Amino acid sequence: MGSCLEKKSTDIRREEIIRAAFEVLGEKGVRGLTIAAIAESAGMSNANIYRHFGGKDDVLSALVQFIAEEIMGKASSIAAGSGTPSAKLERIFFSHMALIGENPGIPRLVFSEEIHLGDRKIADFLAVRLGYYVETISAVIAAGSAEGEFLKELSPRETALTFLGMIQFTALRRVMGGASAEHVTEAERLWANFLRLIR
Amino acid sequence: MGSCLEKKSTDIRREEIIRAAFEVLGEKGVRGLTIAAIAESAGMSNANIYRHFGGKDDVLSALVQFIAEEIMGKASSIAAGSGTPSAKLERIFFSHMALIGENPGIPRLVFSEEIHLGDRKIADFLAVRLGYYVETISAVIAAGSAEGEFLKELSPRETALTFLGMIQFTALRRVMGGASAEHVTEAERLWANFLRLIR
DNA sequence: CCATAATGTGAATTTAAATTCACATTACAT
DNA sequence: ATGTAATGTGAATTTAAATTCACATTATGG
Repeated sequence: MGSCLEKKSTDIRREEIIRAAFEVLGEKGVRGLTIAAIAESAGMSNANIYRHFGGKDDVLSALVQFIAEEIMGKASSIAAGSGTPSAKLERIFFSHMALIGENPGIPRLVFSEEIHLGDRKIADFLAVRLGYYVETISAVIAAGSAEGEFLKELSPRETALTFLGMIQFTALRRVMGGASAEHVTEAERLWANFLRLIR
Repeated sequence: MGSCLEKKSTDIRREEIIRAAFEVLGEKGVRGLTIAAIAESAGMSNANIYRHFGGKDDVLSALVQFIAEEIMGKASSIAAGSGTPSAKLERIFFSHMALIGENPGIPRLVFSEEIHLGDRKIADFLAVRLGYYVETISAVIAAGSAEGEFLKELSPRETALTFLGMIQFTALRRVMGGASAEHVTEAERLWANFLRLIR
């Protein structure tokens, strides 16, 4: 028997597999992100994954690129768009927080040993992307400082790292089950406090 | 053959095994923290681990307690000691940063799925401990605020979360290989900036 | 139409890690 | 002294996951 699934081009299958992997990541975390789980979520056989990807590393690589494009790209577009620096920073903050609220698997993957200790290329790609992200936020903060919206004395880079740390730490506490308050409420409080700190 | 290793009491062996596990964690991360690696580092057979622990979860549990006692306890003792709130916060910051610099495996373990998705008891224990940690730092910040050393308007809890996020994010970037600057220099810059923000 | 390359599958195979087992040694209580 | 419970080991066994394989189906260019 070899006929349960419609045949589709590898382009389409790759896309489906990545989306399925993304699903699994959200539901079962990095640890549950197995070939079998991805195949099940995509509604196909294990072996078929290997028709369209070289192996698990290859799937992981594509997943990471997908996340980087779909997600990290959003901050860049907000930063490049119109609005005051503080409005931009606020939008970046809440969109990132919302993302984490919906899919804590993303930061888990980004900061997992699966990535760092796995394929070097993937780790490097992510490190570079994260570097861009930090720079993007630094630039927004520097602009706010220059326009007098934020404190003149703050150093953009370190403030950006603090900003991202705040988001990251929330994500991690959330996954740990140690975040008692509502995720959204927590985000609002953190933002209000951060805004007070920087201006 | 059953005679390569001196016999010792289980109390001593448990201690040795935990220290060995701690070593492995530092060198190979959570992923490399296998029974075989621990046994090798402790200079004993795999099977002997099972003489002194119920299984890997049991080892992990003891390791987490060890870390919580040895490490997280330090912040508490600094907080409880003498000095101004800002001096205390500074000491906590740099001791935590130094710790991470020497053993990035610690935050890796604390925030790993190995812990969160493994034995529920371990995850809960850690969540509770982390909660205490947040409270300890909140209290120092609140004291600083009250004494006029820090801004009156900042909310202690959210500022504490931001403080810890800054540390955590540094640790994660470091493990990713994306932290370009020297670890110590980075810590000093972050601290200088944070201090500017809160007062 | 039809050859064939691409797509798809269930059933091995491989690999790595946790765990158990059967047996060897030794501390130590009596 | 001695027997027995605790400690120690190498060699299975188990388990779970990635990967490969032999064979089935089907789209498609000619």
